[in-house]
Amino acid sequence: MNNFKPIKQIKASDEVFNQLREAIFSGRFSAGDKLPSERELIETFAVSRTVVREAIKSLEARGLVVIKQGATGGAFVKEMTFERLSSDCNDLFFLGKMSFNEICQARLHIEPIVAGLAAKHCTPEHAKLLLEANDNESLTLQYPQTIKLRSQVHYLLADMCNNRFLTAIDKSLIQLVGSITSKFQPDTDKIHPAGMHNSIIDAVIAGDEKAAEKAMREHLLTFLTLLENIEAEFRENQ
Amino acid sequence: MNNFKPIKQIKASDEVFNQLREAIFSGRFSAGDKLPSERELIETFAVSRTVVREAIKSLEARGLVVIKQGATGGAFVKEMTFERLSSDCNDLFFLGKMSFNEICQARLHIEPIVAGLAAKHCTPEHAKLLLEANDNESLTLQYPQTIKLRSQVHYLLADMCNNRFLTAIDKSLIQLVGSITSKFQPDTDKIHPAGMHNSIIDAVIAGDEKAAEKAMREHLLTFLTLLENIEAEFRENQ
DNA sequence: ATATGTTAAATGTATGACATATAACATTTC
DNA sequence: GAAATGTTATATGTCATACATTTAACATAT
Repeated sequence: MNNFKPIKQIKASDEVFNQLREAIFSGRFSAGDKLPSERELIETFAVSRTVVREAIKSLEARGLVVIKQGATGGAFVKEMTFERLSSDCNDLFFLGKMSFNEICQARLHIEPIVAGLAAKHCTPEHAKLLLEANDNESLTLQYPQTIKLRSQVHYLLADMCNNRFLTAIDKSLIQLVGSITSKFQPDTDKIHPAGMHNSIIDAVIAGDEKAAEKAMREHLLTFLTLLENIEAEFRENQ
Repeated sequence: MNNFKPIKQIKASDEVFNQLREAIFSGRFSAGDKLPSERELIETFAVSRTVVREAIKSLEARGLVVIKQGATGGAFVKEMTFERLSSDCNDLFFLGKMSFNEICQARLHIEPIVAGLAAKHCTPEHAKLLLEANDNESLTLQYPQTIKLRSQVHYLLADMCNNRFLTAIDKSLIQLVGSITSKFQPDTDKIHPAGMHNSIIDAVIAGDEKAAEKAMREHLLTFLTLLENIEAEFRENQ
């Protein structure tokens, strides 16, 4: 009969990392707060600077803190945002775990729902923002900016759906499509001219859920199909 | 006229991190491969060991590599899985960035779509698995196991939708609901008796997309509503 | 008052020494 | 010969110290 348990040899740096992470999760440090300086952590945990630094580096890599250098520097707890999901989606895509087609199809399924919900919750302020964004689409700018302008309406709608999970997912997809698209620099005016969102915006502002869904679905069908063709072509020329 | 650009002072460790990450993304190192040892990287990048180690630590924190100690140790490229997304969702929930209600609502919107897609792609093998899982629901087991049994059908459907992004999202939601539910241990037989998925399975096996969507939506409506009430009650008693 | 210099406090990097983990090989012991 | 034990080589893990760099705030000079 053997009641011994295996020794769990966990690395000091991981232990420090875990404790700091728990402290953040428990709310002991919240967004904007500064973690103790390296010097203090060294004393608190009674470990070397190497260990403390590696732990903080890990926190940074996981997106839990940002590190600022200089006199008023330190590790500051970051507001947890959808960017975490977004960056993971990026990783998955670039590691070949998802195809461009799958991302587009997912958008095609999810974004109409989001648009519908946005219509349900549209306030006058929202309407104003949407109309502004729509006007700005016709501005002429440098390349990466154009994509940002033309997708602004999508981001706004994502924010309006009143469900932070769907917001996060939707934004990740929009961002991902954008960042992939920017790789093969298509003529934005050709595949996504200004004003393409008019009917969606009308429906949303009118509060017409079904119409918003339908308008979004149709928009995505034309736009994403075009994009997928360009992407496939681009991929073959590689 | 000022054509100067600000100097981008990027940290050596970040630079090393970026180069290694790109190497992994580009496929120069793929899953299972070992990155060069610290010693080699020091020479390659002409930096100190500190820098190399912090870079690798970051790769580890981002889940891109696992580090093994010992004679045959080193940093090995990890098979990237969708569990990353799940863990992100967990973080978001426990940091208070999403409510239980939002998660349920998201499921309510997404899972019918997934069920519909599953119906479209259902093969005889899938059908077999679904029926098996359905039979197993009536087994009586310990607590955490019961939840697993009763959600097996959902996981299977998630795998059948032929879109790895939706699969990942759906599984994350299912898993999250399960892990939250297990905190307040409700009487599973009461809120989710065996056989609750019959109509969904029928529709999916019949390949009837619309019917599958509808059946799933109805199932979730009754089940999740019950669950949300229990959760709200539980939360008040805290 | 503006520009410039100084200082202090934080993180960033370099280096060398030693600790530990682990697989592979060598040796003993029966 | 085989099983247990010891040895070694090669990784990563930790510690300690020195110095570099960044940055904000303060001090000084012109």
